[in-house]
Amino acid sequence: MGRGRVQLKQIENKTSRQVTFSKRRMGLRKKAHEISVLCDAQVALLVFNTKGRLYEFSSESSIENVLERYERHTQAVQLVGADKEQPRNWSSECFKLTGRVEVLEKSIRNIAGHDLDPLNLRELQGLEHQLDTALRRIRTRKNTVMNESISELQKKAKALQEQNNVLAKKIKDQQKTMAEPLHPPLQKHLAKILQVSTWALQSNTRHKD
Amino acid sequence: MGRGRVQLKQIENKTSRQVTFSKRRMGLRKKAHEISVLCDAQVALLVFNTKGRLYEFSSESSIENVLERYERHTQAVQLVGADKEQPRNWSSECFKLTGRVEVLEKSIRNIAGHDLDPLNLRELQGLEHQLDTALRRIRTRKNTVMNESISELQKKAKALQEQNNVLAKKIKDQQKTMAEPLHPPLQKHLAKILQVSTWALQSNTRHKD
DNA sequence: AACTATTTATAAGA
DNA sequence: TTCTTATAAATAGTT
Repeated sequence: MGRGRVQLKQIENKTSRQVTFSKRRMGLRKKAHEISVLCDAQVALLVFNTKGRLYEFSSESSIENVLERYERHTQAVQLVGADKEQPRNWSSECFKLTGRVEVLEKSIRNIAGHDLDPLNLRELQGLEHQLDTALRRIRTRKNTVMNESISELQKKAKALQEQNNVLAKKIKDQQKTMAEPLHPPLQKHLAKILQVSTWALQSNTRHKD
Repeated sequence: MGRGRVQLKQIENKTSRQVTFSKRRMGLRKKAHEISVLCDAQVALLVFNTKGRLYEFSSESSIENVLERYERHTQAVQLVGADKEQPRNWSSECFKLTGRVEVLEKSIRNIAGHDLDPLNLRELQGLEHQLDTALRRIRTRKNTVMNESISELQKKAKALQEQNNVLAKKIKDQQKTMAEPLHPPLQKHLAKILQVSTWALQSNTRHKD
């Protein structure tokens, strides 16, 4: 925006860098103010120059208000990353990436059926068709999963049933063994135990009612 | 910077406010990035829209770095030229961002009904429900748009019909004027033209069938 | 989303 | 620095 096109890299000449900084800082500040008024947005802008001097702007009475809101808003996930000896174009890479993230988030919101107002009829129909197809795919997959799950459960049930049969047979065999006559004194003793436990059971049942 | 001068006050129309917000947010972000590169400045920009959605930009690996610096700056007097560079771990920021992009892209693919194999039944049902809701929203919005479009077309058609009536009336008046006797040689000439064009029209019609 | 007529920002010069 | 001015860039309204 001036007499010549400008390369996006640090301005070598110290003086003109200083001048540009001052001018652009004012421009940035003005634009921040404008968007806050025009679009009812809350804005905070922090700028440190090379020497560490701070220039700030806030649409609110205090910039702290906005920063506090940011703290509340952010649920930042801290990831560990250590390397910092990478080339300088990380910066532009990040710039691109944050842009991409924004675009993707917008798509997701659209696909979720939000923020549809800016879309025209053609776009809406495209979205509808896309979702319709997706829904059919998902339902197909869901049915597959459910059928798999059902047949697996049936198999399990069958296995358990077989196991049950085996166990039942074992119990029967044991009972047959126990049905053989006992040594008389032991027989007497067991009869006594049976009598006592029966009495206790009846007593308990009455108590419960 | 546009078709008309703009008053510095909240834009009334909701849609155009949203559009302007989006455009200017991008502009602001770009300028913030530019000043940081051109003038070697550290910038943090926070923007909340009316609904409380956050858009942020930072020249640094993390906006937190700038905010922390701000905290330090407000707490203590800065020594002139004292602090050298902060740990600029751009790459960790890129790492985070690429991770986020991956997650978002995966979500989008899932929502589009692809790569569903790793999802379990519960997740599939959640997805189904989400898409079902979204589809209903989109269809509602589509109907609204279509209805708007229809009524607008009806209005247009009505206006055109009225215009037609006016034109038809004009033609009638002209014909009345032309019905007055012409100069005989001109009359003869026109009759010839009429004959030729009628023949051409019939020929053309036959050709089309 | 693209376009374009304008306004606005600003680079360079004074 | 500040003012001016030519020009690049942003963007409001439109399609």
